[in-house]
Amino acid sequence: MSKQKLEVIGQDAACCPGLSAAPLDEDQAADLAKVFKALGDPVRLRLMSMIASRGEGGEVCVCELTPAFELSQPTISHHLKLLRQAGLIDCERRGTWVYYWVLPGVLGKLAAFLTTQQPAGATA
Amino acid sequence: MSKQKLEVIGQDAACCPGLSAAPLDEDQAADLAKVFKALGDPVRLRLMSMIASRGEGGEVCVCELTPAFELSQPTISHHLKLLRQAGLIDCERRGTWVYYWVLPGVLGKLAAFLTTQQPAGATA
DNA sequence: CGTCAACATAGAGGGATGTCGAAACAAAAG
DNA sequence: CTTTTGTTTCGACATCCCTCTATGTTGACG
Repeated sequence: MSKQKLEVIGQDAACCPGLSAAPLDEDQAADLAKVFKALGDPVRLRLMSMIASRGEGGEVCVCELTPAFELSQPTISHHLKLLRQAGLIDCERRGTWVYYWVLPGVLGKLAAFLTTQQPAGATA
Repeated sequence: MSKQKLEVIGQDAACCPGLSAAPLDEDQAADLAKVFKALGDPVRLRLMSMIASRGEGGEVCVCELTPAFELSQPTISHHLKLLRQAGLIDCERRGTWVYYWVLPGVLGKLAAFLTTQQPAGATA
């Protein structure tokens, strides 16, 4: 059920040097931009929030997500697919329903990327 | 020099309840999505990184940013404008040159938004 | 005032993205 | 097997976005 994903955030410890640590090279920027781009849509951000609100190990059925929006079901499915391809969430089918959850540690690693400072004393 | 900005992140303490705290409503999601969308481009992410690497209070001249990309000068200016409208950076003209810096606390608040957990014991 | 350099803005073109309806797929139920 | 329900995929279309060239604005310097 989880086919093509990005493994930008979930590599070792802090993925990249950190946004403020040193200028990103093109490849790092391209990979990270995909994650931020996935969060750069109001619908996807609300979907992420609804799923993440379940806490660690929590799951949400698509049938609970869809009625929260005034959008067609294929559209919601499309946004969930993008979030999954960005490496933010994963899903599993159990019987008739499909459940989504936030990949553990992803949000923390993203936050760490944003806040990691430069090695101190490197104003250039 | 700083006209139209978003004040999503820089409100009080943690702007919104937090991504995992409770499902975002439409307005919150729309505002936050603009910030993530601004970071959802490789060029803008590199620009942010180059500026943020200067540390707290650090500045970068546009004349240093432009030659780092194989893009036209108006394109870089356009991306800087989007980052400024997202409330991530600000700029000031001094003589012939224009200097950009990261608005203080923005990255930390964004990170806090990503990691803030729900009130505990709220699996629904 | 005239000129030059740094940067911003305006407008256009081509590709990416969000949305939909229709159809395909999967699993359960009758 | 047929039907029903939940979900994804497909194809199309409108819109947005990244990039460019051309032009405007601002300040420094003779």
